[in-house]
Amino acid sequence: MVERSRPPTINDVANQAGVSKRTVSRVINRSTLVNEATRSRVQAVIEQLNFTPNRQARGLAASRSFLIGLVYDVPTLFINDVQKGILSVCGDAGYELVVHACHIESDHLIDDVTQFVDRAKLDGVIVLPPIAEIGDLARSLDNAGCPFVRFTSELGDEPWKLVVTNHLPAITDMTSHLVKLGHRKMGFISGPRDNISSQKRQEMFVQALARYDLELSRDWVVEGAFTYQSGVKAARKLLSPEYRPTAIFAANDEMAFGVMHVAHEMGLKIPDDLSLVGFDGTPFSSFVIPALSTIRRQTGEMAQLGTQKLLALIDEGPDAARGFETMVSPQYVPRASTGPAPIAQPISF
Amino acid sequence: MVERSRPPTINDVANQAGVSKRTVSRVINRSTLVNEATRSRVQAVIEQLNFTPNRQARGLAASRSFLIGLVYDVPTLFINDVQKGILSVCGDAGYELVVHACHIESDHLIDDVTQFVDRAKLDGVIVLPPIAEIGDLARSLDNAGCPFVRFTSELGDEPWKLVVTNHLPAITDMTSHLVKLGHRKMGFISGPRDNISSQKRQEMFVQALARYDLELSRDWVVEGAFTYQSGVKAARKLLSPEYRPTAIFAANDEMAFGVMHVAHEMGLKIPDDLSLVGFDGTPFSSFVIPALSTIRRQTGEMAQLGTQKLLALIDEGPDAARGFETMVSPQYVPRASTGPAPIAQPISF
DNA sequence: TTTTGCGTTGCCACCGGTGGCATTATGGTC
DNA sequence: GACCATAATGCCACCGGTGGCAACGCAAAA
Repeated sequence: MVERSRPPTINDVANQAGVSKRTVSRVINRSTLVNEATRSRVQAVIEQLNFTPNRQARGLAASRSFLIGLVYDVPTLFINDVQKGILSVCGDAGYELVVHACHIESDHLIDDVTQFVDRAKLDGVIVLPPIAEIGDLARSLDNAGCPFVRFTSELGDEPWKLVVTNHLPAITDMTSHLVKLGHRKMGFISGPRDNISSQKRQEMFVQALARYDLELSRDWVVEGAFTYQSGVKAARKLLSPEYRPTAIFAANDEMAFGVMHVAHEMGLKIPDDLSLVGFDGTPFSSFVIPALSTIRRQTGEMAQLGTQKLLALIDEGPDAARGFETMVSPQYVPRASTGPAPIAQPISF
Repeated sequence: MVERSRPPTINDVANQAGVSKRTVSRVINRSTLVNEATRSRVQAVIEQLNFTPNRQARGLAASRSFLIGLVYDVPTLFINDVQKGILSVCGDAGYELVVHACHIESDHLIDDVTQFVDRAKLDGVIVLPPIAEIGDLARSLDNAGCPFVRFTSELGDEPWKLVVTNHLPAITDMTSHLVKLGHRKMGFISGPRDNISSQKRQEMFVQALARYDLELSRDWVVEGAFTYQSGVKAARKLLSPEYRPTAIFAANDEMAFGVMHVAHEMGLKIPDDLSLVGFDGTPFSSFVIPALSTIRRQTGEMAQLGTQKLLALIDEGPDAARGFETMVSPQYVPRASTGPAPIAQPISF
């Protein structure tokens, strides 16, 4: 048989199968209005010709693109895991993933995103933190009638569709672990003040400590910026010799690495003199010496869940969103950086 | 003025401007066959209506999608930087980026990629290593008439379009540095045997050593797999106490981290007892203690260059490819993990 | 004046599907 | 047998652009 250079169209299939293109279209779209015999005949021709519907034509006619978008800000490994999770779901469903990086500080962020959706004619979008936490963006997308899913740790009062990370269990586990190791004086290095994920982590930490009648002293909460350097800076503040915590919880791994650096500089041994916990479960956290205790997010699962929900939104319309929200819970991974609290503490207050 | 809910079409513009849609189409596509007066009138209407051409319709009619693809295998930070670079170029040009992860060991890799191109109706593809090094894939894409660009370190004899990483200068710098520090006995931890980038790094290392009449002893070349664990394994082989190199060059940072782990275990101080160099310039390389000397790839530039070339291929046809090849050179970044060779060596041979 | 040529513009078919509706086939009911 | 509901299929316009070609206006050439 002669392979033609142009890919087969719905007309080729229709002719070959002796039906109209409309019927072929129905087969493609799994319409129930097709006789089983016809369907299988058409299906056979489709496979024989190796026909795939032209997504542009389809999109044009049906106002769909079979494209979903991913909007993110900071390029981290987190994005990679998310992408992987999304792709695993949307590949099966015949969707492709279009990515878009933007800057959260940008004044035109919302325009930027809505234009992206518009120009690419996306069927739906997934928005990652911290952009996901911008309420106005969610509202804009909603007004534009664009299906979307946000990944965040904030369960706001808005009726938006989101996948929520529930920090409490993992942070509770972590806190219990530290308390059982004898720690009473703990510090926290946060992310940027307005970062909701960071706020949540702190809040949950406070809650967890409260179960043991412990408090998170204001003096031991230092603001960071999720970067290594900010971790270094925060650690210098936190680790003043005369008055310091015996354990530090950093709102992400990278800042924890900064703490390790400072501890090393100051001759503090981890975990002997200082216990340390990060957040994210980056691959590197298991490479450092000592290996960093951390809280690992279920990024892949989260991405898959979110994508499934998005596809449901697209297919079944906004009703599929009613009251929908999905929870994922990260996991505490204790490693070598957490150990018994030092017996002799610098100064007891 | 009343905002209509459906976005404006070329017809709206044509009516409002009092010209035919064909003329509007010409304006959109920057055809030279339009009178300047007409052009500006149409342009004004376009802006007034905030009209953007429907990419699906455009694609359908002109057999273009304004979509380019990115095909990769391992999700690493490298991908993030690449994506960022690509996006910065193709955003301006009105292209969107569709990503596709696949598995290099897969039997259907080639089908997988060509189907991706086909289904998404991509205008072009960028292929990253190690997949980029599969000659058959390049041939398939070429046969299918799909514009593409590969990122690789191999300048093969095939006439394919690629962006080449020239490892020589950076590796020469690195080698000179080590030699000047007094190192004579150096080890190399490679990537997987069939990985061309790794082969190139080794080859260049050998060449650089040859300038100083030094050789890379077979005994001190160990195969790794670009993973932390494989770095650990390789280091154990390489660091046998009685007979070991004074410096190790690992084909990527992650394996170098493995070496650090083993050195620490064995009580070897870096850089006092052992100098260490990685490759990639991952962010973590500057976080570890001591900071890892490494070779930083110009990932962003590479991605931008490659994208520009791809767009040229798409616009100007395959002729733009004639003899085209683009070089980028990574850079050696000396840091704390490289120091003077130890004076007293275990055993001199 | 007619012809020629070029710059500019418009008409219409077409890209490859889908939606709405008409049409035909089928089977059950009275 | 006539009637009707329902299942199955086909026809044709249409989605929003682009390509090919004809047509038009106008100036230079004949």
